[in-house]
Amino acid sequence: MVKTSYEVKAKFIRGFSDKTRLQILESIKNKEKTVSQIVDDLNGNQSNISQHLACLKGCGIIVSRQEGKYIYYSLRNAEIAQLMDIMETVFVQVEEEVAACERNDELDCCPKH
Amino acid sequence: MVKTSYEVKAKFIRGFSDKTRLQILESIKNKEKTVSQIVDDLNGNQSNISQHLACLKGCGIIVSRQEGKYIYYSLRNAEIAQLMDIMETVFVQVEEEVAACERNDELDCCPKH
DNA sequence: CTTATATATTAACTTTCACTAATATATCAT
DNA sequence: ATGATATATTAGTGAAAGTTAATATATAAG
Repeated sequence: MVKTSYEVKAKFIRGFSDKTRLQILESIKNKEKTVSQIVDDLNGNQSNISQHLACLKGCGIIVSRQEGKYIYYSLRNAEIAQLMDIMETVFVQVEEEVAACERNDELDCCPKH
Repeated sequence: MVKTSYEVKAKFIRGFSDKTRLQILESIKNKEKTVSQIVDDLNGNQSNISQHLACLKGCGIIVSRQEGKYIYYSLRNAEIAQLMDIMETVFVQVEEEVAACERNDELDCCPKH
């Protein structure tokens, strides 16, 4: 079965849509790290982190390289870091807009959900 | 229970991580549309589209306004459109990189997943 | 060669999500 | 008021995704 472009793109973005994966990405954003360093950073569990790393790698967001018994993970390229920055900026902006709306009953921008 | 910032951010991004929602966003990117216009555009079903619209609205990605019996949906602001553009750019770039890797066994950038 | 360490994988379980069908609500036209 | 149209909501179902615990694999160190 052939995947539509939208499906593949959705899968790529889904890589960014989990709190643990966001933390992993933040953790390796500026410097490659080994799995155990990441596990320590996030105070997470090894199996769980490994699986999220596999997910991120499968989405094309991160890459890995082996050095002896260690495996270093890093962002695939600089554009991923840029995308993360922009996501953050837009997200914060939306948060502020929504918060502002909560004091204004006339606007319809704060659905329960 | 208090949500961490990462959880909220993950939820925001999850808005973009579904093929139907990506299509909806593309459909209203340049011009607000009513639900039925979107349903026609995507050849989708009304209930399904309505639910995805509620999701996008709940994520803060789109807003709505009512005009008679019609409800128009549009992107929350211009920055969302920008973010969409950048996601697309980075996605295409990753796709190309990964495709290129498939011809190079030495690189570890094409996990099955 | 044996043990320890680093990482990946598997299996079981639970939760979340997307889809459909049916029904409800609201507005418009007659 | 009645019927038609536009949209939302609810309930049910199946599939996907996240978590944990246990196990497997690979490399390094003694």
